[in-house]
Amino acid sequence: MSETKIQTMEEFAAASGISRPTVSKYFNDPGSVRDSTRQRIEKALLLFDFRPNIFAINQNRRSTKNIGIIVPYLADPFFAEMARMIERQCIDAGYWPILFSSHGQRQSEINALETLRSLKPAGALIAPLGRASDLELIRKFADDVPTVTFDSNQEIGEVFVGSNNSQSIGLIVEYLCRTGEPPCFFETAPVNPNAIRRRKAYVEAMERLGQTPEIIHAGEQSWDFEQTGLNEGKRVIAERKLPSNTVLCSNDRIAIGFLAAAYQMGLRVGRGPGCAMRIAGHDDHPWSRFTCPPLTTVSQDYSAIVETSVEKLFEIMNSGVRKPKREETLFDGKLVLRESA
Amino acid sequence: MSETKIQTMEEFAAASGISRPTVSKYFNDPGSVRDSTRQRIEKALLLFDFRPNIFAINQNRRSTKNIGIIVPYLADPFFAEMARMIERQCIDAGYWPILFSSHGQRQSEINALETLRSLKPAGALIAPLGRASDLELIRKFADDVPTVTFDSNQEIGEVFVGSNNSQSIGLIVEYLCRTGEPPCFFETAPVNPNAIRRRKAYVEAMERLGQTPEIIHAGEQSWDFEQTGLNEGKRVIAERKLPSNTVLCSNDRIAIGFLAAAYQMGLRVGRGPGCAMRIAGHDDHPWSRFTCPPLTTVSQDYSAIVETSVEKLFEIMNSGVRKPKREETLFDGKLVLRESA
DNA sequence: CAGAATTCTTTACGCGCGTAAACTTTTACT
DNA sequence: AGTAAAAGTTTACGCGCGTAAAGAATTCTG
Repeated sequence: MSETKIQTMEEFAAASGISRPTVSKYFNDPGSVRDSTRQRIEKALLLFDFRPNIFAINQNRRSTKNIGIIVPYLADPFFAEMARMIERQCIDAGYWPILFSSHGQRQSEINALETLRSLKPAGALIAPLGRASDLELIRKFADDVPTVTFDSNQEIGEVFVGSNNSQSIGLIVEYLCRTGEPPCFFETAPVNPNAIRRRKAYVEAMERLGQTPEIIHAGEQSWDFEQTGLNEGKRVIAERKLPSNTVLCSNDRIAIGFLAAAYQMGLRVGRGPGCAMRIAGHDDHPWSRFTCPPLTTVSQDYSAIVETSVEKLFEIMNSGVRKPKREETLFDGKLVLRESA
Repeated sequence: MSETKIQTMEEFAAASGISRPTVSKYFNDPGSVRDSTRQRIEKALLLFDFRPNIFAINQNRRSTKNIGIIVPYLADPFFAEMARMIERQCIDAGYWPILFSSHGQRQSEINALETLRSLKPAGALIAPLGRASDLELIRKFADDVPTVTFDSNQEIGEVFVGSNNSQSIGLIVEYLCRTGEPPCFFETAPVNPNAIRRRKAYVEAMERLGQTPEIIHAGEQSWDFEQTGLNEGKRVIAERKLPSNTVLCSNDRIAIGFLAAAYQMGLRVGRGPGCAMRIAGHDDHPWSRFTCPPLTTVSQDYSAIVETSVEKLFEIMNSGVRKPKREETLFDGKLVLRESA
């Protein structure tokens, strides 16, 4: 490994015996040069481990290889995990993923969008905050940059990929009704359309089954779901406001808070004898297998959502044309039976 | 808001009636121009909302305003939260934070370092993976780029900021001994120096108190702490290998797994009568208040660690000289009493 | 083997901005 | 008011690369 200080493509081209434009071509797409020249370049690459200046590249390329990823709340392992999978897939496809978190805050999302814009990305994958989003801003962004939205369906951009909340909620409502008292639905102030769709799906499923839907709406709009679930859960239990001994929570993080509330109020949760109540969630959150008792829930198909999102994005990016009609892809959830319900 | 398409600084300078070099000066440091000119520029900024091309800026600046952040595992809310705080502080100081996660994997950390390097950052804040790290690579990186390491002390770079494990473990060991059976120490294969230091601190604290240290070492090296805590916890409990009814876990995530294990094995956890065992953790992890029962633990001073890390980094960056001696700043933990111990 | 098709080399320009130097204008202060 | 210091303007260059055009070299046809 020679330690010659190759700094520019000019120098590298000279050292490898290939002209600079050809070397440039190689870095843009190694397959675009003849086999023999590619081998010569790669041999030189081993000797000097040169990397083109990323800023100069992006300044001159018509379109960068940057792909922006914006998730609403990175401290939620659900999104962290999705972000990780998206990153990997982008890298594998030769792109340069850049990750932003909105930290649950409107202003952070706006900042992320602006920063991302200045990176002149080739495309973007955005999971909007939801209620707190500046929808017009995101829409304008999506007008200029090929964009796929996921997780939270906000009628933005050409493509949305997410979960079939209607199906998945239907699944668990049916299960809960079949195996015990029909569930009531516990939600915090809905931060995004998923929450609203799930409530709607709950009502429809209950009515389909000839049951009376009961909704407990509690807490303020916040991404601190566990805390809200805990506080409001304790309150509801203390005030004996629970219309059913079975509680379906709008998502797993709320359910985790509710489980803690039940525990702290001395209620045993589970479906066995001696249990005072059942609690179920939605998402199959990474933590849900470690709760006490482990949480019964419906899984979201993370990897399918991610894979499809990225594929669709590449489609838009490569086609160059706008889709005439907005496209939605929804994946079904699967029942995950654990002990809490 | 005129929608004139101002694209370059040249155009913007013309529109604002200021020369381009002065405008450039303004964007580098708004305080470096006269008040009156700054106001004229900012007035124009409102009209045209122009932003300098980030690639052109970084290509020409001697040193960029980029600051790299590498955390070992972003799906851990502990790191997600730290990353968020670091980002904020960098932005407030006029820098451009770029976040990477090593995803618990050696290769991801290496990739992050290489990518970061090509971004020619002004500085970097790195929480190394630990055992899995390519230490030589990080060291070489730190030789070239002003670097502060945090969380995991690997003898890298000029400055480390982290927790005083010796003090914090001492604190909880003393508490546990004072209020019940002396604790045994439960750990998974140590992924980083913190784990090792904590074990050592446990042994020292126990000996100081005249007790016999008992260490349960279980599981493989992995960042999937909860799962390991659960699996190994169940095994240890089933095999009756617990030397004490009080278990101090190496960190909260392991403790969360162990709590689940105890629950699934039918052991009631807590310090009250009727409880079979006590479980304590370390870190005051965001989730630890939602476990059943809520987890007794020692807090790490997140925000102090973050603030100091960033401050020290700015010091190094601005001083321009290497510190003659490696500097370590450690923060004390505080006892967080909840119900699990 | 000739001719066509590819691929490479040479040459040149420009991206948008940082930065330096020389000069001019504005401000601060005696 | 006069003068020095500070801040602005003008001019010019270069960063490292993408990219285009024209010509030379190579490889692919039949």
